[in-house]
Amino acid sequence: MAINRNFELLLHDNQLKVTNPRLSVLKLIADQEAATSQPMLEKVLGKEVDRVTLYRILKTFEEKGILHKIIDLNGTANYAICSSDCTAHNHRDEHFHFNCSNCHKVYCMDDFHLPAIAMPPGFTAATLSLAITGICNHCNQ
Amino acid sequence: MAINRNFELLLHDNQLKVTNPRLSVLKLIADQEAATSQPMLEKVLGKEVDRVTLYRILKTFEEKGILHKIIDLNGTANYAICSSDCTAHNHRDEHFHFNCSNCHKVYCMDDFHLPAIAMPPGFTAATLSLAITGICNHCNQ
DNA sequence: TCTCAAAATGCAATATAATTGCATTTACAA
DNA sequence: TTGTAAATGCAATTATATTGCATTTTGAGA
Repeated sequence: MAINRNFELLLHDNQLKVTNPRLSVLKLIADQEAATSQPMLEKVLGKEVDRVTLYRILKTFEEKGILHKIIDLNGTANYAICSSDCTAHNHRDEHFHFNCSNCHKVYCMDDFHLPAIAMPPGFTAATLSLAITGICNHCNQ
Repeated sequence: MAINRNFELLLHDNQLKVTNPRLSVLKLIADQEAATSQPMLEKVLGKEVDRVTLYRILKTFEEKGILHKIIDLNGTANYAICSSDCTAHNHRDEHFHFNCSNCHKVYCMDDFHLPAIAMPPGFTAATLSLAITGICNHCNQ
């Protein structure tokens, strides 16, 4: 399967071994239009991947810059595939996230960039994260 | 004490009874320059206020629009006194929050307002929340 | 293809955090 | 002063996250 090959390459590139649990996690997250919540991952993968393994996979993926962890406004962790310019040492996360208050999905709005914000004196900004709540395009129609 | 009188009025105005645990929570949060994290509240109030009571107080305060709950980028809940134009039915929260990556404090930047953001088609925004990580003015010097 | 060490997994146990139920206490209106 | 609804605090439960370790698996090298 072509898409699996890509995941294998992705794992290889990050010095990670190719295992079924890891492929399952990547496949599931990549299939979603929105970021996938940790509870959802647990629920869907519950049968085939151990809870603890899932925690560890998400942790290493995040450390390697493969996945992107987004804490939504309820404090729930959500994961999305990092855009290609993310690496372990340089997370690009200046775009914003949209939390649908109806279906609770988290959308990464990669294409929309944030305007510059003036900081108060003494404060230096490193990363920006804009979360917007509202109704998504599916729930709106 | 003048400041306690204000808290009593605040509670009265919201049809809440004046109790020691509630006053302790309000006092502690009002004393902080930054928003106060739930773990910190637990730690400081642990002796005088039961854990469960603290949960319930924070919940009702948030529902009444007295406190403002901010989930930081680690998923930890932080609480700040709402500005006066917050009510139970109309939370004003268009300002942004600054997470210091050194001392982990969360600052509410009430005075800085967000520029308008254009939404993709089909998405309707209800609330905005901009979180910025960086170094705060205290840790910078 | 086979071998083997390092890596990854899965289970059990533990730790931490949040929620629920209920009996007791307290605030405050009448 | 009294009665009642609200609030508290304890115990028990549930949910969530972490740690330790034995077993399995991957994949580089023989």
